[in-house]
Amino acid sequence: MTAKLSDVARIAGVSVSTASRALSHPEMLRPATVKRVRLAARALGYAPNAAAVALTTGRYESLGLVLHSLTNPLYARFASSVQRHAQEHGYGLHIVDTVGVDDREVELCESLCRHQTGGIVSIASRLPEQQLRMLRERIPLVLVNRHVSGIPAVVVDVSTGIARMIDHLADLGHSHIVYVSGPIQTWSDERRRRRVRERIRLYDMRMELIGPTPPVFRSGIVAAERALSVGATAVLAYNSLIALGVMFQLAAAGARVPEDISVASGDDFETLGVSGPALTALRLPIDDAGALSVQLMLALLAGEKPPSKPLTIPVSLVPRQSTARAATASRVPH
Amino acid sequence: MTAKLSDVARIAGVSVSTASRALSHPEMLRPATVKRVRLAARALGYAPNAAAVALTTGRYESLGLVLHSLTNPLYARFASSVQRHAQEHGYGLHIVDTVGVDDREVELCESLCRHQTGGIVSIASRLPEQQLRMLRERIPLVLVNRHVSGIPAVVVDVSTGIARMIDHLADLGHSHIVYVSGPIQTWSDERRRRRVRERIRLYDMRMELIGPTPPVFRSGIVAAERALSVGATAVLAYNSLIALGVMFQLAAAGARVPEDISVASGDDFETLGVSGPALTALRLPIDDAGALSVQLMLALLAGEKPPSKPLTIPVSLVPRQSTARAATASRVPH
DNA sequence: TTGTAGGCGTTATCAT
DNA sequence: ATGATAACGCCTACAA
Repeated sequence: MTAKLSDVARIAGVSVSTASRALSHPEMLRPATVKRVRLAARALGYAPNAAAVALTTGRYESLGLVLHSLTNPLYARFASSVQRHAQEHGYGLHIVDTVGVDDREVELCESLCRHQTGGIVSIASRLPEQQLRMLRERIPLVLVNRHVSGIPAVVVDVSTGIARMIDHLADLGHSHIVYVSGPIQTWSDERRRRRVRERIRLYDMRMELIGPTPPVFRSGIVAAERALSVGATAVLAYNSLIALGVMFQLAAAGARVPEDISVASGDDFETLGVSGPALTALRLPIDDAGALSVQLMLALLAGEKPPSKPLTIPVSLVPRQSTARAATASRVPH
Repeated sequence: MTAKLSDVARIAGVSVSTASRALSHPEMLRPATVKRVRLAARALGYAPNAAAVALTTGRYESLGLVLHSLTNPLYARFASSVQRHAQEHGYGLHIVDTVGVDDREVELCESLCRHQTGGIVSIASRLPEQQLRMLRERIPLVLVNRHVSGIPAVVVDVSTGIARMIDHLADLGHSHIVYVSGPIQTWSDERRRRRVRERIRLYDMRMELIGPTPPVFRSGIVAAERALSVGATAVLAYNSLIALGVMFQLAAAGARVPEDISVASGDDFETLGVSGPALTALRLPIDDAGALSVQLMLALLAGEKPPSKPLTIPVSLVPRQSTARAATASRVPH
């Protein structure tokens, strides 16, 4: 068995309470005592029993993260970031993958609650507001890319980024684009679409909407074919994987990027810019989002009042070589 | 606050012990009593306090998963699978992302140990055997894609798959290939390389080794350029993302697949086969690997003797259109 | 079949 | 500054 506090106390020749204090409130003790206890602890390889700590303090040293699928690179990155930052603050992370099934989401949150979890971070939740509010009653909750008034939230402002992207395309004279929307009907997806439509109208562009689609290479292939067949001059893809699929299919069909058609991506993950067809893309500071979510959660746990407005993380447009002035006539290569 | 067992007992008009038994050992009680307790529990929304349970039983209802990076699609998928299967058995999952830093791996395992974790599943660990053995002393451990004698393990037999892949290429008359090895120096990576070299020698092929490389699109681009410049007739890529990069760059350079050059992938994740450049690939039953790991871990926790041999999961070769008979002369398109 | 009581490892409230 | 002791919520001999 592993050493317990009483062992440490015995070795150090003090009582358990002193040992406990030496480890968590050293300032209350004489330095010499603290040192003795620490030494003993190290010697025995003592590590506090998390269950016991949780039981007495009522505080858990771990957070829960709920997401739709680790298969989506965006969520995977977010998870990785949250994990790292939680770790840095001494928290473990319980990850839960709903596999895109909303019903599971409820039940899994429940399960997280009754497990050893101090709070839940939920990204792109599709649960109805009511349900989220109820959850919030029972456990500290931070929403990411979803906003429900009264619940602390972090939002990566992709929709503004997308708007910028359309401005960018408009500036370049594009008037007919294909937009590949992404995987699922989430709050942020809705928001994005609305923004896109609004922007399209503003510039009096024509748009073909493709989606919802899984965020995979293949969706890009389909989108490229569509773009070529309808003669669009630009394709705007939800994520890198789709954008790469678009690029691929365009190359295969003999269309040149950006001379014949422009391509842009809604995220910048697969090292798009590094080589070859450097892709114009949105840079999403996912790592910041993770850090901020954790920070917000820790503040909640510390009893602080959360900001009433969602914390917004700006997204920047990185123009590269895949977008250029629209060809005068939209031409379909043969 | 949430209801506790004593509340349930009071409402049901029984003692705590009876309540406890009603919930965990119903067969010991009169059915009527069980029913009364269950009713009370439901009414109060009772859920056992995990910390208390862990403290008394010494058993934790959660597992730990250690991996290098959730950014790698393979690990992300594995994590997702383990999560799901653990969940199904009532276990939560603590995921830890070492970000590829081995030192963190040690320290993170430590942290998992002292956290609320019943056992650790570790995929592609790069820790020295000695360290893994020590870890195994302290906590139930299942290794995935790594084998250390005496520690239960699950191995996805990619190296045999790769060997098959080379057989396949040899059958098609290829004698000069580029092999993109993958991200990091892991046990399974070593194993794969050895297998590749052995096979290459067997067929008296020529091989250009590229790697280690990050498993991203860009690595594929580099590999394709290399293949074209050295006049190889086939490229074998560690994973789909790399393979897609290869396909892309080949298309951009005007090389036809498979007429001019063949391409194959070591995994089958980005829905390669569905469309366009249907890629010859290895099918890795990652979900099975996750299921098996969890199963093995549960067996360990139940005190069963683990099999001394690693459980091997076979990998199958899915031939599609990206591989074909080698061009008689390796030709460099201009 | 059911109730009583002790203990799991830690923290925190009292005294001293 | 330090030591005894009572929780925390649950499980499980042991008794009845």
